[in-house]
Order: sequence, then structure tokens, then C-alpha cells
Amino acid sequence: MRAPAEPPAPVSTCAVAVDVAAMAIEDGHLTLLLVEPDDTSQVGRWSLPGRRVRDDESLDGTALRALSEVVGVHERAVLLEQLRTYGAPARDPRARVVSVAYLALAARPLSPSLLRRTTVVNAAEASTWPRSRYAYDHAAIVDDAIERLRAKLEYTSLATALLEEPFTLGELRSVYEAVWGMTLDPANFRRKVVSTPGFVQEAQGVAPPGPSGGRPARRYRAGGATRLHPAMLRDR
Amino acid sequence: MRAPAEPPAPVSTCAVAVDVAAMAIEDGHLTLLLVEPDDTSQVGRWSLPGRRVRDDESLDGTALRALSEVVGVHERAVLLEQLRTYGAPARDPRARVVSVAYLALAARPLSPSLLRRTTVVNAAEASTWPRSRYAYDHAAIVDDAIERLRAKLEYTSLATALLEEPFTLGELRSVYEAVWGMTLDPANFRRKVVSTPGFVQEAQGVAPPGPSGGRPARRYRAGGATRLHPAMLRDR
DNA sequence: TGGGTTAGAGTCACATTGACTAGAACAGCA
DNA sequence: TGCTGTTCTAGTCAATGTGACTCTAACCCA
Repeated sequence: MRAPAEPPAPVSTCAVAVDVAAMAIEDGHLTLLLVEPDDTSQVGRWSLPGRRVRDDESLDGTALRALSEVVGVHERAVLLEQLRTYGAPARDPRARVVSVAYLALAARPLSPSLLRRTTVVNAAEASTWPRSRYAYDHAAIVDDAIERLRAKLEYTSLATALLEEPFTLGELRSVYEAVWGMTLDPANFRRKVVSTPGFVQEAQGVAPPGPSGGRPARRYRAGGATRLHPAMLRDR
Repeated sequence: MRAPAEPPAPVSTCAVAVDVAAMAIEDGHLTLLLVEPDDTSQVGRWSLPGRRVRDDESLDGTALRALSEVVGVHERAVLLEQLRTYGAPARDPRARVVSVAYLALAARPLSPSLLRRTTVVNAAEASTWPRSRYAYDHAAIVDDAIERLRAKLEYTSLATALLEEPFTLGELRSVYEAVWGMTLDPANFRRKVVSTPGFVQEAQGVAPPGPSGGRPARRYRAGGATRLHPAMLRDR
């Protein structure tokens, strides 16, 4: 298409922010951290923790700051990954804000900060909420974050980021079950994981059984691979 | 990690831009469109076509404008998809610019505009260039764009966006071969494509053979599916 | 000691895949 | 017209991967 003759449009600078969808596994469920926005036009709604990008700060740095200011997780146990960028002109009623959304995966349950009104909710339930319970377009960001995580569990080793090392294959399986919302056959799961090169490697010792008993499980830690070949495909 | 006490840092607004990696198939090769930047600090380098985001413009809108101003492709034959956002503080020496990169897939070979110095290059070769041949961090964007396209060909129907409809399965196969840089068995490729629900649907008539002869091929068009189940996996 | 539970190894039928063969339907040429 | 070369399309077959399942090991608790 030929470029039409355009009127001279003003090119302004817009605010750039980072919003973080922080997720973790807790009691066999995928959980999501939400905060109460300090924007008075958004009372009664929940939002993702977010911060404006500072002058000499990388986007990853802003994401880490947004996360560490609101949640008491240890930095090393969190994997940050850029999700996508949301920039609809009217997504923030106050001003034009372009927001780079991040996915943050914590190895331990999320412990909300006391400095701010926060809540940790079941992610699967949160994605069924009416959009009006979210501030701005954060309902869409939450949906995209969950969908991205579900998809990436198939062909990357992202699931190991949701566990502390060392872990058992039963714990790794429970991550998949929590994120995908389905049960998986333990024996077949084990066969696939150990036969996928670089997914996990054996660690020392065994883990004691849970309160319901059972044989002690071998310990594993993440292998070097980030992409899985073959992938851990779920069929629908 | 606890948030450390931070000095009051100035929160400025930064410029937001969109850069587009426009790709197409030409003579069995994946090609990429590059332009000469008008930034005098970047002489002798190539960059992706980009534009600043305007006040009341969506990011997708900016991407479409960046593309249509520089290339003579018909708007309807281009698929735009957000790639990721690049925001390192010093990525542009003139000012802080956060750039949202887009992938643009054209169904027809790219025809550079006469309004600006542009070039169409072999994408596989372009990813081997020294980074100094690119302006800013555009070498990284090009790498990411090609890698994303290669990956998405596996589990989405994106390949059909690189073809005009109707197309033959031989043409579809040549898209995969061009992007992946490998040859595929025609019979096995056909079996996988037609057995993947929603990938393609039969169209009317047949396509005449090429100059080297051969049996006429059935025509197909894209099916409704965007995600492929099962995926078109390549093994390495 | 026995029943319940989880880990881990193994079996078997079935589906998918890669490599390959073969025929169909064209072009070009002698 | 016959021959060769090409591409498309349909098969075959062996190897591999997968889902469902069984079985044993090793723990818990009562």
C-alpha cells in the first residue's frame, strides 16, 4: 500500500511502564499476585504490580524493581521473562502509558509485602473474573500471561523455575498439573522427562515421603536445556 | 528480596518507537527489508524501518504505518505480529528510545519503496553479518525475528501468511524449507499437513506445473486454525 | 503386621514418523 | 509418437513415541 499523504501529527513522548504478572505454585495451584492500584480512578479493582521505567534503567531492571518492592521473594529464585507490550491509546484514562508486561515465575509461594495492599489469588479463577474487577487492561495481560505459561511448559524447561532445587519428579509433575489443570500419568511423565535430554539431572540423595507415606523419591535439579526436544506435549 | 532504600530517581517519559522486521519469500529464500537510517550518527549501517508512536495511535497502527511508508506491499497481504520490546538505556545514542519490534510477513516478495533508500536481503545471510553493519541494536532484533519465525512455523499456521491464496502444498513446503534452511520429504510433508486439522483446506482446480514439468498440483487455502495440533515438528 | 500411598520399572497396543517405492500427470525433446 | 525427466500423490514398512496399564519397591500409619 502506498503511504497516504498525512497531516503533520504531533509526536509526543509517552510514559513507559512495566507490569509484572508474578506467579507461583501453592498447594497444587497456580497463584498470581495482585495489588491495589494507587490510582483513585481504579478503586475496587485489582492490578498487576507496575512501575514507571526510570531514565537509566533497563526494562528488566524495572520489572525486578516492581517485583521486589511489592513481594518478599528472594531475587535469585525468580525468573523474569518479557511477555508483550500493551499500548492502546486509552488503556490508562489518566495519560498515554505504554506498558511492557513481564512474566515472573517464583520458586516459592508468593508472600505479599506488608507495605502495600496485595493479594495472592488462584490464577485459573482470576482468569474467569469479569474484566471490571481489573484496573486498566490488566485482565488481558493476566489472560495472556497464563496462556503463555501454559504454552511454554510444553517446549521449554520453564516448569523448573517454579520449583526450588533439588526437586522430585512428583513435584515437577504437580507443576504441570497445576498449570494445565489436568492430571498426568506419573509413570509416563517420568519416562518423558528423563528421556528428554537436558531437562533434569539427578541430584544427591532422596526426598522423604509426604505425610501420606509412599516410597522416597529421587532428587533432581534442572538440566542445562532451556528448549525441550522432544517437547512435553499435552493433547486436548 | 527487600526493596533497598532508593534515592529519588527522576521518572521521565521516553520516546516510544516501533521497528518492523518485514520478511517474505523470494526465489526460495527468506528475505528481509532494511532501510538506511536518517540518523547521521548511523551512516553506513542498515536498520529496520521504524516510526515513533503518535499520540492517539495504537502500536499495531504505528507498525502498519512504518511498513506502508517504506514498502509497496498491499496492506491486506501482510500479517503483523508483535515480537518483543527493546529498551536498553543506551540503545540509541541520541536519546532514550523504547522500541516495540514487530514481525511482518508478506505474501508477496517485498518491493522496496522509491521514497527511501531500502534494500531487500537474504535473511539467513543477514543474521551472519557483523553487528556493526546494523544501526542501534537492530542486529539483535533481526536475530530474534528470524528465530521467532522459525519456531512459530512449528506450532502455528504462520507459513500460510507467506503465500498468496490459493497455494499448492509444494509452495507451502518451500516456505518451510526456506525458513528452516533444510529440505523436507514431499510425501511426508503432505501427509502431515493434510492430517493436521484446520491447517489447509482444498480449493478449486489445480495449478499448472512449473517450467520443469511435473504433475499439476491441487490448490489449497489456509484452514481456520492458527495453532497446529499436532505441530509440524522439525528435529535437529 | 497389614492396608494405604507414592516412586519407579516394565509391558503392550496403537499412533506417529522417516525412509522409501510406485504410479499419475505433466513438459520437453528426438 | 515415444522417451526421459520432473513433480504430485498414494502407498508400504520399520522404528520410534505414546497412552493405558501392571507390578514391585519403599515408605507411612494404625
